[in-house]
This record gives sequence, C-alpha cells and structure tokens, in this order.
Amino acid sequence: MIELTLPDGSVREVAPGSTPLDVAAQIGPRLAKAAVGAELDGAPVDLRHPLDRSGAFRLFTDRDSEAGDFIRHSAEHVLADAVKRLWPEVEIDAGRQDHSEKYQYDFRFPRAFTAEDLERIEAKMREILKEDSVFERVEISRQEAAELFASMGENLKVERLEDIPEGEAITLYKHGDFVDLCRGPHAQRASQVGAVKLLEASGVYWKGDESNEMLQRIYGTAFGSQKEMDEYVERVEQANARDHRRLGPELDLFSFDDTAPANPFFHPKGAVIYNELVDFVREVQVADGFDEVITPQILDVDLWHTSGHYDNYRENMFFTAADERQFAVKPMNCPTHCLIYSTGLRSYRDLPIRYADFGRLHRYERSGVTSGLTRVRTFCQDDAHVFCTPEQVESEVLMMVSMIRGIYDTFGFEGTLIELSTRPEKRIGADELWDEAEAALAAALDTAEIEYELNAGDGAFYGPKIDFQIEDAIGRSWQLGTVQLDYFLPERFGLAYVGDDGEEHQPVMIHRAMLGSIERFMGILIEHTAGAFPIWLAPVQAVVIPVSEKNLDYARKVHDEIAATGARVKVDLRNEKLGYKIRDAQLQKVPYMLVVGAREEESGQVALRLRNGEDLGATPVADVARRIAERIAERSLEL
RNA sequence: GCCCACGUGGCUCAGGGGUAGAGCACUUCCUUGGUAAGGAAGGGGUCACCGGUUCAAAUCCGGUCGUGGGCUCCA
Repeated sequence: MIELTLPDGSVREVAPGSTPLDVAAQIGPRLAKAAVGAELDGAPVDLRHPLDRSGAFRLFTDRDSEAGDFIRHSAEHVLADAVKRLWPEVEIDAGRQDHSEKYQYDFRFPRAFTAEDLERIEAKMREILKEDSVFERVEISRQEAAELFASMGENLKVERLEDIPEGEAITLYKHGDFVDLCRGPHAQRASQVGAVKLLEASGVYWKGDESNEMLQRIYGTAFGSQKEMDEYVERVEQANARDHRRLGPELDLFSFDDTAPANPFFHPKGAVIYNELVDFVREVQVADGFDEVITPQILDVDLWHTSGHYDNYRENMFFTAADERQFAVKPMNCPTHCLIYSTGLRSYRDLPIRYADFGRLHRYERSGVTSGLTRVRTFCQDDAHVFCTPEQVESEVLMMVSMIRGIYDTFGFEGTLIELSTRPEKRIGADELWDEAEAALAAALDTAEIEYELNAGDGAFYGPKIDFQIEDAIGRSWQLGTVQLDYFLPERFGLAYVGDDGEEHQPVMIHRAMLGSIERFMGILIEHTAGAFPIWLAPVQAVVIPVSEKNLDYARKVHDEIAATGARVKVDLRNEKLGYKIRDAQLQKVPYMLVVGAREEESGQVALRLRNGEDLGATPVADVARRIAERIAERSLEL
C-alpha cells in the first residue's frame, strides 16, 4: 500500500496503481466530480496518472488557483483540436503553458493566422468544450506512438517523439477524437475549462532555432470560470495603464524620435529622475570606496580585439572610422577600466581598486527586440569593476551584495531573488579556476546567510555570476543587478600586481551593476510606481496652487520659501479654478499640493493636500518646508 | 533579422478613391472661483516617407522607415 498524507494531516492508504481520481472517489462522489487535478509532494499529477509512491497529496477543484495550470493545459489541446477540425491538413507541433496564465500551440500552417481565424477557432473551441469529453491518459510504446503519428501525417510529432530520451514513458492524451503526444497533466473533463480566449498569433521558429522553418503559434488563456477570465482581463488592463511607454510621454519624462530608433530623449522631468538615480548610486558607492572614472566613447577596434569583444560581441556593436582608422563605440566599460588599471604598476597594497563609471554605452540591438526604456540601443549602466586579489573576492562580493540589497530596499522592491549562475558548457579557463570562483561566490552568499537559487550552467563564458531579480508592484520580476567574476579580461590585458612575494600576479576582476541600466530601471520604476514616484525622485515635488489671482503674490512667497530648502517646487499661475489645478497636479502625480487662498494668506499657512488624496489641512509654511526636506533627505517612500 | 498588426493635428482616436473630423491639450477673452475638468472664441494636420495604379490617393498596390505583439537575443 502507499500512504497519502492529505492537507489536513490525515493519512489515506491506497493500493499502488490507484489514480488520484480513485482517491477522490473514495473521499466522496462530489469531490470526484469536482476534482480538476492533484499534486504529490508539490508536483502536479494528472487525475488519471497511477500513483506509485507515498507522499503529501492534495486534490484541486476549480476553486483552487492551482487548477489553472491543468485547465490551461487542457485548453491547449482543445485549441489544437479546434484548428485540426477547421483545417484537417494542418500539422500540429506542440503546446506549452508557462505558468503565466497563457498557453500556446504551434502549427505547420501555410500562412499566418488572422484575427478572423482566431475568432473562428475560439468559437470551435467552445463547441468542443460543450462536448465535455474526458481527458484520457494512454501509455503507449515508442514504436506504436511513432506509427500512430506517422499514419496521421503528424510529421512534426514524429520528430518530437525522437527527442524524448530513451527509457522515458510515452504517454498520449485523448479527448474525443483528438490525440496528442503529451506528458500531462490535464483536467478531468473539457467542461472544467470554463472560459477560453485566444490572444494573438505569431510566427515562431521550429524548436526556437532561427535556421529552422517558421511555424505559426497561437497564444490563448483559459480559466475555470468566466469570473476568473474577467479578473485576468482586468489585470491586463491595469498593467497596461502602468506601461512606461504610455506614462513616460504623459508625464513628459521622455520621448523617442524616428531619427534615433530605440534611443530615448529625456525631457527635463525625465532627466531629473535620471540624475537623481545616478546621484543616489554615486552616494552609495563613494561611501564604499568606489572611485568614479570617465572613459572614452569611441575606441580603436584593436582594443576590442584585445578584449575579445570583436570576436564575441561584434554583432552588437556600432563602428565608425576616422583618419583611416577603425573605431568602435563602446558597448561596455570594462576594457577602458583595464586600460586605466594598466597605466601604473600595481602593488597588492593598492588592491582592491574599484572603478565606477556612468559612461554612455551603445549596443546595436536587432530591430525587433527593442522596447521602450527597457531595451534600448544606448544606455548608462551603474557600472563598476573591481580589481582584487583572489583572497579578496569573497569580501568584495559580500560588500556588493549588501550594497545592492540596500539599494533595492530604498525603492521598496520586495522579494528580491538571488541566483548563482555557474559554469556554462561554452567557457574559457581552467576548471580549477572555475571551482575557485564558484566557491568564492557561494561562500560569500553563505557567509552572509543569503538565500539563493542555483542556476547551474548559466554563467557568463568568462566567469560565474550572481544575478538579482526584483518583483515589482504587480508581481512581475525583472533582472537588475549582477556581480560577475572574470579571470579572462585581466589575462587578455596582461594585468598584474606585485604580491608580497615580490612576484607578479594576475588580479581578479569583478563586474558589478546594481540598478542594471538607468534607462531600464527608470522604465521599471515607472511601472512599479505607476508614475507616482517617491518624493525624492518626483520631478516636481510640490506645487503651490493659488485659489484665485488675488493670492498670486502669497503663492510666490510660499514657493520661494519651499524652494529655499532645495525642493523642486512650482506655482500654478494659470487662470483656472482650484479644482482644475488639483486635478492636473493629481494626474501629474505631484506628491504635495499646497493650496493658498485668503485664509492661508492671513495666517501664513498652506492647505496641504497629498497625492494620495489625504487632506492635512492648514499647516504653517515652515512645517511643510521642513517635512518635504526631511522626506527628500531620507529618500522616504512615505509622503 | 524573422512572422503578424499598426502609423490621421501635442495626446487619444473616428473616417476611408473626389480636395481632412471629434474630444482633450494649446492661444485669447470673459469669469476670481476653496480640493479631480467654469464659459466663449480661435489657431493648428502636404493623413510616416518614397514610388505605382487612377481623371482623382490619406484611402488601393509595392517598397522604405518607425512602433506594437511574438520568435531569437539581452542591461
């Protein structure tokens, strides 16, 4: 017998080979009917998958959000079924759902799917759901599967089958007449897919390889109920309302022009934020012993041969020529920092040397991949390179990790995920060096008792790295900072220091970025805050709003008093009513609104209204000035 | 770069072979108003660009550029 521990702690014994559906039926017929899926020790299990071991067991019904993955996986098959019914000659490739409330399915189809096609397919899917077929699980031999799909003319499936490692069980899932090669898990019945919606279609490369033929992919989403679908639509709309590409121009932060694709123009207000971010990073890293350097933009191509960028990164670089010399616009700062390092004889006593650089970088990005501020062709990294001895790596890394976490805290990002990426297959350098480097990074994290996930094989070709991911206000994660060990560039540039033994040694280089790029970070921050920046970043921190023209002089006086603290304050002198100006300030997300009318003028006060709608009433001007100055100085998230 | 869609005044968008429309924004005037849009008048667009079809193109066709959603890649 195998023992299943249910969520309430009770243990249920069942015969090996029983399915979750059997277990549900044992508990009760209603549960058996409502069950959508199950999990064993946290791993999803199909209701019709025979159980072969004991463990923590849980059944999901349509009330559990975990049922969504089962439902979407089944919707994916229904999508493929619908397409096959409409176009029997189409070949199906495979579907996938990525736990993001979306699923997809790829087809070998002679043309692109149109919006009308999607409507037809969606309607057909609804018909299929009404048939309420069960999702049947069938184990089959590799040979039988190959023959089956070959006989059906599903050539892509036959190829997919060949990719499944020997020894792995081959399973099919059937509903009605539709059969697919699939490892599951699925919902119990079609009717459990309560709501489906197709989102978009696009061409994709077969198996993701650009040299392969292009297939047609359809994306959709599905939920157990229409209510969940409505909530999903609502969530998408809210996310769109935060889109920095919409908010940026609305708040007059930045724009783009066709003459410089993917190169942002920062308007005065955007430049304020940009510079505040740079100043913040500068302040933090100066305190930790980083020295800022300023290095050239355009350097001889020879340099990029030395660094290896010409061979490994040329596709992403801009080139130019002058005086019959070939130059490249820098895509990274590291080579210039190596050049500065090599201008003098370094002693172990000089190390670590920490160069920080806010230099402008240019990278050629293929036209289809750029996007708003998050993927641009010119940007500024909050970049730094540390040159140190191997013994110093751990403490340097530790310091960087702590700096980076402190910085994210300031913005109120929660759920920072740290990943340690280790040696990739394609790499340079001796394995002993990798052992040492990976151990140093892991040791640093362990010493500080920092939790991290291991991302084996995902390191840079020159060294392992620690990546930082944050989660924004609506749950999306973004990769920001990175700490990378590099034994490669020091060698290429012949960098050395004189050790205490009088011999020359090679320093280790550590690449570091905290915000990542200022541009991308600003984009993320706009979406995280929906444009309502913390006061220290707000382009206009306070606006003085006179009730009528009679109060203009007093408004100017208030302005001057607040401005004397260094705060960015404006007066709204326009010939409009109070409500109009309040609304305008709200839409511009100005943190503080200082309303001045006859009453305030008499008492030397302002009526203080906050961006969050809070009305703090009449307050002495000096108090307001002090409050604003304090919040700014603290980089407070509070208004 | 590849697949698809889109590109009309500063913004959001309507229109669609016969000589450009709305709302918001902007300007001026009236109004001096107490916490999310007071009123009136006015200015503003060679409909992304280039070429083709046509008596006639913003509208149809082709190309280019740009943007968006995917693929691939990535800070």
